[in-house]
Amino acid sequence: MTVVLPDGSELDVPAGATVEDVAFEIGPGLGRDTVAGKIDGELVEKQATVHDGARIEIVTDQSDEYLTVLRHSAAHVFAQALQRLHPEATLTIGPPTDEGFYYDVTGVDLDEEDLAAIEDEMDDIIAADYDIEREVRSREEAKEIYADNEYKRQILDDEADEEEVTFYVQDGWRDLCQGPHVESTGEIGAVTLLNISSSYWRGDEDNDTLTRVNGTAFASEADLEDFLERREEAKERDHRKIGREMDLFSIPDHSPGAAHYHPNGMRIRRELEEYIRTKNDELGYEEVWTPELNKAELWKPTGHYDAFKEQGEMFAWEQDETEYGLKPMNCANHAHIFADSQHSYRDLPLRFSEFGTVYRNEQSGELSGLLRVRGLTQDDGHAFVRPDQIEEEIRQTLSVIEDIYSQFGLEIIYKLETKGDNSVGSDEIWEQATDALRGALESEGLEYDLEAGEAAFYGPKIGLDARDAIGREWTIGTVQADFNIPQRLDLTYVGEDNEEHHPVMIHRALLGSFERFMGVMIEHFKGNFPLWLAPTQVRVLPVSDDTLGYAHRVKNALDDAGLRVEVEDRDWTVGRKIRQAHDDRLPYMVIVGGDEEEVGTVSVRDRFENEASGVELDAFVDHLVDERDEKRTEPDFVDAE
RNA sequence: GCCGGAGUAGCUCAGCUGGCAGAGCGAUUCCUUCGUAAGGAAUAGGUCGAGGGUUCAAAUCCCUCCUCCGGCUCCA
Repeated sequence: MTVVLPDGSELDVPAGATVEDVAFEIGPGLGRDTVAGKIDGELVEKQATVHDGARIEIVTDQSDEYLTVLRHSAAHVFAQALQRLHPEATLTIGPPTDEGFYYDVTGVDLDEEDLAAIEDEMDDIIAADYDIEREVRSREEAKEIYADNEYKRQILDDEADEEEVTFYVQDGWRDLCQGPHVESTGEIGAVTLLNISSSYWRGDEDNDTLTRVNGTAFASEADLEDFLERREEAKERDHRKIGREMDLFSIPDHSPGAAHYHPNGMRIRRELEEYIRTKNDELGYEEVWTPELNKAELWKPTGHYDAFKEQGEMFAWEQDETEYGLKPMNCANHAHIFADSQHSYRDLPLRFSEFGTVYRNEQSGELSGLLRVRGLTQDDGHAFVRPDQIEEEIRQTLSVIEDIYSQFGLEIIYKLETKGDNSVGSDEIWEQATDALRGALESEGLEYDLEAGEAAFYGPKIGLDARDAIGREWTIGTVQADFNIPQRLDLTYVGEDNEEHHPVMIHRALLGSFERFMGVMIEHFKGNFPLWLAPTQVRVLPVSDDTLGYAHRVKNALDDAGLRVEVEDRDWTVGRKIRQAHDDRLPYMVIVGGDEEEVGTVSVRDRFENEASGVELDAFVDHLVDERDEKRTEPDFVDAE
């Protein structure tokens, strides 16, 4: 039979050949170095047999995947160390992850002090350099081994069609495992345990609660140190830290999950709002406003009541014998505006936008700075379209969102999320809606991840995710196709055929919410906002109080151009004023002293420490206006000089 | 909501084997009027997250709650 190698070439191998056999066919050196392999992209142990036509990659200690293999072995070392110290611990699963590994265990209470002892034990196991050996046993034998471990038995039951299963054994300790692993524990150069948390068996909160220990491992101590250093550096990007330093926002203890925008933060938000207004205008949206407070009955026919209230995610209460609630989404109100008048097919698409403030009772453990809050304002919008307009509407929206994100230089992960368990509407409708989203993604040439079962309750969703400083993904923009709510509310337009038809609702948010987007922006720019977004764009620093008057005249000239400018009038040395302006992340500072006042010029310094002296004020103002209006990302006046 | 960690001055943090609440930065006042990343001095500033308990005595030990951080689940 034939297998395909990464370079596209084909290799004939005997039937029943393993990955390792393939490696030896390629060359004896490679054969000896083989740690594991990939069959059709999936990481497998080197003993795995290949099938005809398989795409084969050989994993050695030089491969990117080697770290994954190493970390899987580190998870085993952790589990062995844990059971040496706590024989009562029951093991469940312990896979490698992108950043390291975890092991979910139960039957043992752990806190951080235990971790240090376990790490010491792990170091001993690594130092002993035990061989890691593969062991094949029958499924029945395995079930006997795990007579008192229901979790491992469940895993074995999932493999019901397999006669034999594999264990990996080191120093007489064994774990049910498909591999692959490194040859011996000594190959793990450096390991550390990072935290303890709880998790759910098979990720389902209805199942048992387990204890998860997260850790990571590297081939060398130096690599681990780099990793820990990068983590420390990421903290410097944290929007909560920068938000405090720049006085952008606060989330006081009395308002969990509800951000208070300070003047500096509100300056940024206003710029974002105005930017989105122009985009909504371009897309043909009419701005509306709808109330936060409504009777709960508003959300019963749409399905929101069931989806949010029943999950405890909606703020609702009884008042004067009537149930009221705060809106968790804007769709129902927008649908009401649509329903309030008659529409002809000629009127469609009809588009409403709103900076709609919604409230959701997110679980307390989920709140995270501006990235996950309970009160948020979405740059929401709903387009009511005819079936023949769906795909074009989605494509056009996606195209604008792409423009916006590239404006900011944001890297985006596209996701297509499909029908989940608690959805409303028929499968046919969902398929139609999902096809429309997929078609738009593909016609825009966008790569996306398919996330099955993750959609909104009323329709499938394209999610646009950004990463935060520590690598977590957060959905910002979204485009959703909804055939359900228009039917449920009996929204209609009169067609060319003089019959009533249901429109389709396209739900979309370009930035997502101002809260989350601001959080992402702060971390993306590390607080060094482009001129157009910077809370203060220019600070004028008089060399001494003697030039305070001239400093104010310079400020007035910048004010007149609509720039956000302030004068540093504190009784400080110039060096101190410059230091402070850098700490405050000012894009530009202007330094004026007797020399400048005499000839009517200024000295300019930007956040990169670039300097220009003898600058004509008009030229500087003209440049700033252009830089702002073109939304350029970095200050470039001094470069341009 | 669950597991682990944390909450002391505006900020960052020390003190926590129980015995008079501390530092640096910032703020205020005074001196200094300064040319490209911190001038000097003095002063003010705290219900030690909240409530309860143990004790002669609690920031420190115990309990309950609140909030935050990391992870799980969930999501814009």
